Amino acid sequence: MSQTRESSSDQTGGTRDRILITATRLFAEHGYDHTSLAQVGREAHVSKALVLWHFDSKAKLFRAALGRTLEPFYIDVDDLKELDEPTQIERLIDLFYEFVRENVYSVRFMLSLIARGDKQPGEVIGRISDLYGVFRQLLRDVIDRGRHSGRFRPDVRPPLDAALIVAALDGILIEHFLGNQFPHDPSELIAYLKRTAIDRLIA
Amino acid sequence: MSQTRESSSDQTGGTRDRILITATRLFAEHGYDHTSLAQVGREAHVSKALVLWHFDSKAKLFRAALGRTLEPFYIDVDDLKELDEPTQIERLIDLFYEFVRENVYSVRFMLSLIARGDKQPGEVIGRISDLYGVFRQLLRDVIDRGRHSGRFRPDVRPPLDAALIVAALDGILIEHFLGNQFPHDPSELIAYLKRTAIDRLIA
DNA sequence: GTCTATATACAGATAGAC
DNA sequence: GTCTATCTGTATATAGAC
Repeated sequence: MSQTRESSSDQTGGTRDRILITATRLFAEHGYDHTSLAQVGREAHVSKALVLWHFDSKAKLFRAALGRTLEPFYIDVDDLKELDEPTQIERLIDLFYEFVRENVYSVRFMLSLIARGDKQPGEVIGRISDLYGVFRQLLRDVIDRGRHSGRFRPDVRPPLDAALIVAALDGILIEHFLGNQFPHDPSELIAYLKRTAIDRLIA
Repeated sequence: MSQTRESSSDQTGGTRDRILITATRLFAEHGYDHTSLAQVGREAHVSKALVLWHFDSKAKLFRAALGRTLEPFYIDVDDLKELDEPTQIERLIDLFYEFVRENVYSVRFMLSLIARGDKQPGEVIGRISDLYGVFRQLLRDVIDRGRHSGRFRPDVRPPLDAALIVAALDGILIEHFLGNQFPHDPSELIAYLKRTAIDRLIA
């Protein structure tokens, strides 16, 4: 069990937080397997015993780190309501990519979790999957509204179009990680995705 | 140095090949870190010492296994020449997904390598990146020919359209790995991708 | 070529002093 | 809360008999 902390948001003062921040970075940079408790301790300037005293086990430390990682992925839906549907689509695409750009390490981390459909932290995949589900549903709703308002073509298939846009975003992300020696920077591809997606949807 | 074998193609007779086949499967299923030499030896019915005798080190065993893994990704270009451009696009998309379906474990493996932009087997990323480069170039050439032949719209951007199709394919692959509780099986999305891509390209 | 036995290193985790 | 010292398991790799 060990101790509980009521601090929902992290004050960066304490040793525990320093450990957590260090661990988050290391997990993101090197993955679960290649991050040792000794390394976390060393870079947080504590002993590895103290790391375990605070977090009980490596697995729990990992889950705590993941909490910090997933937290900032929050989409302000109300912010969208004012815009017309095509602009909402563009905005959602931008939000996705902003999140990726600002959380490169964490996203890389998530990707590595997805890649090996591993055993132990299976709940993690679920949370990421949920995140994607929410985002895809948001897109789908926008497309659906656009179809009913007549701004989009009547033969669009909201679930499929939404899924395809999300897939393209994911793919752009991968190519980015592949060290893209391919001649386009991601933002150019993103712009092109927006253009083609909306061209296709619009009436 | 140890010994060399002149067998370019693997005869499945020898112990060495049995080890290599077993290792390939295990690396693909569980990744590099979670595959021990003991496990390879056990499942190949030899001692782990023999595994090392044949392959010198785990790293070299891994490289040998990767060779086997990447080998089947070969696209018969001549096969395409007879078809018109839209059909060539569809064929290339199908080829990509066929490869994925028939090499799920290997693809998962590659994805995990991409995810952590790791240090040691850095040459591996390069090979995967090359593979993608070839595929993207193939798509790009087809689109380019379609534009010049007038079958495709004059304002298509071959490099960008090709990159976007590849990205979408990658993304579909990821969603598939995410355990897609989303209501579409990949083949439906693939079909939709083909339809929308060609709709966009065609004059 | 193939084995058993062993060397060596390092991981996660615990005990207990302070 | 934080440390040092240690336990225990398992990994890669080597030595040497057959």
